[in-house]
Amino acid sequence: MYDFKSVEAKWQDFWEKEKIYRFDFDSDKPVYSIDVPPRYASGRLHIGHATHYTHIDFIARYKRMRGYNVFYPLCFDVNGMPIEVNVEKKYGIKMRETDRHEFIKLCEEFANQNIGEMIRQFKILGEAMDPSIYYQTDAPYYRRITQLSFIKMFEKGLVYKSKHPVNWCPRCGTAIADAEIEYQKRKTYLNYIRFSLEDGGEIVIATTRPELLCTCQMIAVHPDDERYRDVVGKFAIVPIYGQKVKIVADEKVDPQFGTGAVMICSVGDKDDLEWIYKYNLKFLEGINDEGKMTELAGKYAGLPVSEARESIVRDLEKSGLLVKREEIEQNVGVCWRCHTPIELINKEQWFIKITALKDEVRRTVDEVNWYPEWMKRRIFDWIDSLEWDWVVSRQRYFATPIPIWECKNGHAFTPDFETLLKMDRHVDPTVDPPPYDKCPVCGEPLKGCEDVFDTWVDSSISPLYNTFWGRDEEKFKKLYPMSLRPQSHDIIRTWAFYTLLRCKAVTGEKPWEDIMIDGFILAPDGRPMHTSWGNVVDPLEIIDEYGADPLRFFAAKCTPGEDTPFRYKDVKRGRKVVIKLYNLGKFVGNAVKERVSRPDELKLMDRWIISRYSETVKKATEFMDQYRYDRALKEIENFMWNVFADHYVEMVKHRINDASTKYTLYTVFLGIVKMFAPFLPHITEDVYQEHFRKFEGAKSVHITDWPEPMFVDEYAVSEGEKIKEIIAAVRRWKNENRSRKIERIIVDGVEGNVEDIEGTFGVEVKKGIEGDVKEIVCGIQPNFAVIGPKFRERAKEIVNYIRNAEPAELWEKIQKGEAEINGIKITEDMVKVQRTKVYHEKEVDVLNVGDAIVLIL
RNA sequence: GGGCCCGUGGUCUAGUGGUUAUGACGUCUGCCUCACACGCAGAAGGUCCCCGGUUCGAAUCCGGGCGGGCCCA
Repeated sequence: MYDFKSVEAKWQDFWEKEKIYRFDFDSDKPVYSIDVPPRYASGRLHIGHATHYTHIDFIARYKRMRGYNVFYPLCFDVNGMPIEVNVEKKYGIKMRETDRHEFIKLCEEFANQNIGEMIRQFKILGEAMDPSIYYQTDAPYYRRITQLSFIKMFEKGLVYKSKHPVNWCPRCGTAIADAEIEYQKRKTYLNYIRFSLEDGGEIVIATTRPELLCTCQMIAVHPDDERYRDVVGKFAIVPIYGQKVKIVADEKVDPQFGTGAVMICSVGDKDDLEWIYKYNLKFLEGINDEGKMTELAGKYAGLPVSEARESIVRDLEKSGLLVKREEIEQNVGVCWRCHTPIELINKEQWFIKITALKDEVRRTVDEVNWYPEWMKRRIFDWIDSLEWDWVVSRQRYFATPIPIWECKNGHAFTPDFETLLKMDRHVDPTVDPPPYDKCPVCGEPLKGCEDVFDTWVDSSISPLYNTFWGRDEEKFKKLYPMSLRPQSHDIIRTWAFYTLLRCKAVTGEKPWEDIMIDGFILAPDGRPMHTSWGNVVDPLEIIDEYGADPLRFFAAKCTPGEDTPFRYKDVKRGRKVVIKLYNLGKFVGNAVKERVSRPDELKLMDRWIISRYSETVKKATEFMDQYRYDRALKEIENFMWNVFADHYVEMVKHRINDASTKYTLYTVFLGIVKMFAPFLPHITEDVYQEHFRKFEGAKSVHITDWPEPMFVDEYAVSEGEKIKEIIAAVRRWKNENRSRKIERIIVDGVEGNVEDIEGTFGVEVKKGIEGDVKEIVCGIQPNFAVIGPKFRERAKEIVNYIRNAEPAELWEKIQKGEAEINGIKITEDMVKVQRTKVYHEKEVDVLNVGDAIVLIL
């Protein structure tokens, strides 16, 4: 019995000890390099990670077997807020109240503990990453490359500092990128507020943000809105604050929403921002960076937004200015990390010009092969929708410092590219001295930047880090662009986009040849996994119960790019496949105990299975080259089980000592094991070590070559298929007639050698029936593929005629050339004929197998 | 509201302009056949979401609708 626990652990240790997975810098083999997603070091792997890395692993192992020198780094992403938040929680401290560098140290420690555990988990999943090309994004050697690549862009004038509205998380106290905003449906109130008009009368506006009345600068209505025809151009008085604001007509107003009159503030949301630019309004800051009202809010100054809102509504109500409140559902932009609603705040931030690079990135996208192809649409849509530049500064601690020093007049300097290149670490402007004693422009002292980079700035240079950009020109030339970026679809607009942008800007070339986009793993119920829904699947529990190979089998059943619910039945099926391979190994090992060589003549059924095998190898290879591991596995699995095991093995058991049999069993099964190796690395290694290594030599199946098709013998395929079917039919017959004994079999319509029929059933088989046999046509069907294109709209009458005719009669007419309908002659190629043969002796059983006939006596 | 993806037997799923739709799980029936009962051989089970259109022919292509998911506003 196959004991997966001990076997999997045994080979995992073996691979590690023997250093099976190594990139060889000195090799002449073609390089296949993978820009592996550095795993975020916040905790253990979940089933989505496990599946996603397994998909990458299929490709890495396959390419290795195809003769590539595979660059498949083990790597971790360590920077950023989630780790900061975890550290705050773990030690009960607050980042801003802790010494910067002490806090960073705690973050590093926390991350490194997690990394140890995650490496162990990659190992028990059977992932073949190469620990000799390891990196983590918080290491000084990595941060230095982040900074160097930033300096390159700085030098090109692609970096600027500006006061500009940014998405701001008041809780985290930092700017965040558009891509970091999540949208949540929340209940809120739509408040109807009465504004009096300057020259009498009133207008009721509807707003979800009454606390922003203090920054209200305008009221807008739709130009076609009859209700407001008379007030456009007039002025209204803002309640409480008393400022006079103009009423304008604007197409963007939705007359259906609220009263059809809205107030324009600075800055409630992006729409407000548009209007501010359009009407040239001022940036009034009603909310500060802690999420509290500013002095502009008068008596509400200092209150958090939500409290100010309630308070102002009460006051409006008291003074009769609140008409009503309606509960509505609203999509609120919240911080992806802490789910606090984000505010737009005008702040000094560092930006990278991305809007200026849109066209260039677009072209670069097109130079990369996208798998699946349609994912390209998503990045194009994203690029087209970009309106703002990329805010790269974050007011946090645990990330790469922005390598900039500034004087009070705003002259900014980075270290010299060449100087930083010679260092073995990054620079930290909060510690390191400035690159110049004083500002080279105005002579003022220089102060180091305290902001750090958005973590996408780190991760979007992974191809530059991996390929030794800036450090080793020769290696860079060999490795850049990388062969493959594997990643999931949720971060197309971030990781894929920023990487394309940065790498293109820095090197002038695309970062990779191919990109493979993966889907998500959903819970078994088809919904996303949530701890609170209780539908989370833990990969470690699956491995414990079924083993890593069956989990990997599930992974292989996912259609690339599609979201896939986790399916226990695929894991269970995987376990069966593993056991099937183990048992086939026992059978083949038992049959082949000595080295085999190819005999001069291969028997018919051996040529048949080798032909079928060759077809399988060809298809599987093509699918793997298209990153369709799911379809490749399907081919391999079907061949292994439904062709090789169920038919071939059964029909050669009687000639197990034959040289042709041994050679074929050995060769085909070895090929099967090799093709399964990327998917099921443990069982295939076990079978290989047990039954093949002594003959093959290579110390692991994972460093052997992927099989090549051998030959396809058309005659063997057609005759072999017939014989296979006959044997299957007789086996079926035996199953249903257990008490009967077969004495003799007569077959007709078979050309090939029938020795395997004889051998399988241990009886004499005679070819050809003498005497009373009659062939009859028992069915005749129209062949649409011929009739359709030839007769077009007249096809229907022909089809009807053929269908309604008596088969045997029609066939006779066709033979004589007499079959016709409405002047159209029906020929042989227009029909598909089913024949049967009838044997007139009653005491024998007759089986019809395709065109062949089998008599059992 | 926009883009993309999906909608196939009880469940999940592959695929596809040629009419007889793949496989798994589950169910049922035989069989412990000398690699495997985690097996072998069978069986039942489907308006391929709906409505139009293109076509000789659509589950497949096009349009619209409905439902679900992801991403974005």
